Amino acid sequence: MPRQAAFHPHLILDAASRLAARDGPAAATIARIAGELGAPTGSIYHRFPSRDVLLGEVWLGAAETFQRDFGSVLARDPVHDAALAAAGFVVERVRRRPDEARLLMLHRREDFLGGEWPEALASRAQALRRDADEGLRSACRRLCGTDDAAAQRGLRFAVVDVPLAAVLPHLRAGEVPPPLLDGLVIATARAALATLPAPRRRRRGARGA
Amino acid sequence: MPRQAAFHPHLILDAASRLAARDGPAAATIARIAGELGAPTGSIYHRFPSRDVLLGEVWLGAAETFQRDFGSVLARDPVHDAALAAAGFVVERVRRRPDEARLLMLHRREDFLGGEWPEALASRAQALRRDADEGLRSACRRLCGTDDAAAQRGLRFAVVDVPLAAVLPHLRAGEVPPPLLDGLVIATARAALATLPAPRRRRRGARGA
DNA sequence: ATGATTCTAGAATACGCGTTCTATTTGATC
DNA sequence: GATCAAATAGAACGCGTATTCTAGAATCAT
Repeated sequence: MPRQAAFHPHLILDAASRLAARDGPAAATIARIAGELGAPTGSIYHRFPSRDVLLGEVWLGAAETFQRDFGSVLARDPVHDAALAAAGFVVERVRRRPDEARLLMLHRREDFLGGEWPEALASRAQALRRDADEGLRSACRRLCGTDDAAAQRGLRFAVVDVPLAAVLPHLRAGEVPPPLLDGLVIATARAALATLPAPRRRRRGARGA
Repeated sequence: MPRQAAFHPHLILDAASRLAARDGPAAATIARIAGELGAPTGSIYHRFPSRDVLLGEVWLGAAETFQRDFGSVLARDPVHDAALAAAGFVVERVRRRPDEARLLMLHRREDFLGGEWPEALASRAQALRRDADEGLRSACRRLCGTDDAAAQRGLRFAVVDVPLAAVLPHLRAGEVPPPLLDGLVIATARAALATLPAPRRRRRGARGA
């Protein structure tokens, strides 16, 4: 092998993540990422074919990690408890990993990538979408007996939109979400779930994990 | 008077609003705004001292209009009904004025202005902030008998964050919020309000408008 | 008609960006 | 030690941006 690499892709991704989490993805320019590492701009391009791929990987990495953990909560039994736990999970996650949360919740995918997914990441992005979609559909079927659009929308509102809404102002202000929020989110999520159609009431714990 | 103006400030603001609502504030460049009007870029600078002031005025105008209407709903009596109406107002407002909604809800103030408020707009921005803050505090005192941080946070969650969360996915997709959403928002807002401290229960309609 | 004034018109400037290009250095292998 | 592939190093390029500058056109008061 010819020469040891001074700037591992991992370091570059870290620097880009840090900048994007602190000042937004637009602030993660090639020049600034390189500056953060003390590297010349050219070195970045030895590791990543373009800024789109680099920032796409930053977003995708964070999103995959979050989705894995969120999905595993939502997959639990019984599903009604799982949904409430998933809503609560979002709030707690923001406390535990504020950087990840700022990346994913304060900005949109388009802020990282401009246009379409680059070839290299397209299949990972598709798998992530499918994973998230299937996790929600599955919970929806278990909870309502159907995964029609209205039921999915309601469930998504309860487990994603509501906790997100609760957490956003604090994320923007750079604060830790206050303890008050957990009860608020659980109560509202429960109310949202109550509006969903429940097919046949099943006995509590009948299929408990 | 020397020469009639071909490009009134009003036309320029309209073009900028249209671009910002459709493609985001970053897409509202001076060149594109001028192009939309068939004007040279220089003419924009006869009306507005900088892009920051122009886009700031776009945001501020939309925000002031929204706040005026939202505030008047929240100011009604009895306050509990007013809060629920305010939550519902947000959803309906998105249907009635999708462009305004996209400006205010899909983007942040910083996406319009980069840094600080320009001198020319600072006092309007401050008045808007105070107006919004005082509207919420007032409703909070009427509802809970206190405007401490926790009560304010809960009320804000019910009347702002929850409807915003419900509406955001549809705004992003460029769809009209479905009718399903109104019930969902009212139900969850009611649940959020129920978690707030209620000082002494007052008789219904005791101070009705 | 003349002239002052305020606009349009659009080229010119300076800057930051992503990206590419041309060295130059490094270190394992022959 | 010579060789060579893979890395660093950083200047250079093309582009789009906000902004400024210079010129010309229009309109009202005189």
